Amino acid sequence: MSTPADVLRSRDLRVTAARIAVLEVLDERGHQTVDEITAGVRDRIGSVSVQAVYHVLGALAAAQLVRRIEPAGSAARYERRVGDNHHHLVCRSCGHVVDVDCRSDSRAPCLEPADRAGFEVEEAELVFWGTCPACTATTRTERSSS
Amino acid sequence: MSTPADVLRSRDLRVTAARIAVLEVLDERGHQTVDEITAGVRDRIGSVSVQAVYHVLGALAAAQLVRRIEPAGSAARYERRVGDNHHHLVCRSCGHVVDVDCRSDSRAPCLEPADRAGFEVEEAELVFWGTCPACTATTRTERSSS
DNA sequence: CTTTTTGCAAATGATTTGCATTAAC
DNA sequence: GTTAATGCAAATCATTTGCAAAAAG
Repeated sequence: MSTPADVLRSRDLRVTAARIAVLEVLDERGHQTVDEITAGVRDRIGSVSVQAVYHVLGALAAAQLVRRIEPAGSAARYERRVGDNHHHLVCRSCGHVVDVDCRSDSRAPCLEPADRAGFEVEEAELVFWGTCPACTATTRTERSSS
Repeated sequence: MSTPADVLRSRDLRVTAARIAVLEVLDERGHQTVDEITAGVRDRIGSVSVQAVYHVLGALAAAQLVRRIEPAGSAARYERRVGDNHHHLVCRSCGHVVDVDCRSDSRAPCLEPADRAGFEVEEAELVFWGTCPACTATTRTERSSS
């Protein structure tokens, strides 16, 4: 298997404690915000500046090792799963994100624009907006107790 | 047909010069940023504060009269086409957005998550990322002249 | 005349940048 | 030893908010 250090070397990126820690944190859990990642990195290597985490994430994203997802409105989140065209369910209320695979097992028929208008299309991103179970429960409770 | 004023009245929104102007600007062209909309409104009614435009757009969006789209990274854009499940091609280089309809004429088969993970799904948003014709041309020119 | 909208200014919050220090190669 | 990564502080940018003045119903 490939350790975070191996992964970094394979992309000609310098191996630093911060980078290893960020990769480990994202291996453990996906869809994390910069603050969450920073907290996780601090648990591992003692301390990092938030700016360093931004730098690391920028470098890893440029090397295609992580993917940045930006649920409109809320802060950006990062994940390791990359290039496997999975999609996301995003909660409008709390920003919680979960992975979801496309229903069509083979090539998704509509992940191909009807008219590409001259664009060179690189990627299709599909986001399902809704309310997560926890927020649905909270809303119900509030309604019934009012 | 329904004028912007009629549209506002039909939603019990007060009819103001700023709101009419914003609707007109967005009828003329879609996918505009707040700055672009502000410029268009100023052309019509002389002057508005940017904050007023934010307020207006917020009110119109709450009334479902406009839709806010947020191509990750760049500033939000607004459009009038709403609830017709069309999608967007977004240029990674210049942020240019164009509308695109889904290839499937009927209900799009994959605009339905394989596993909704308990979410109450309200909306599916599909974004195609790529490079627009203009930016493709620029890149080619730069390459050949270097 | 009452309520909502507008304008102004200041606040916020995520992200970026410049520069000196430190660590990786 | 060179080059690139980190830490710190300050800057930036889109967006939001509080409050008084103006306009809509």
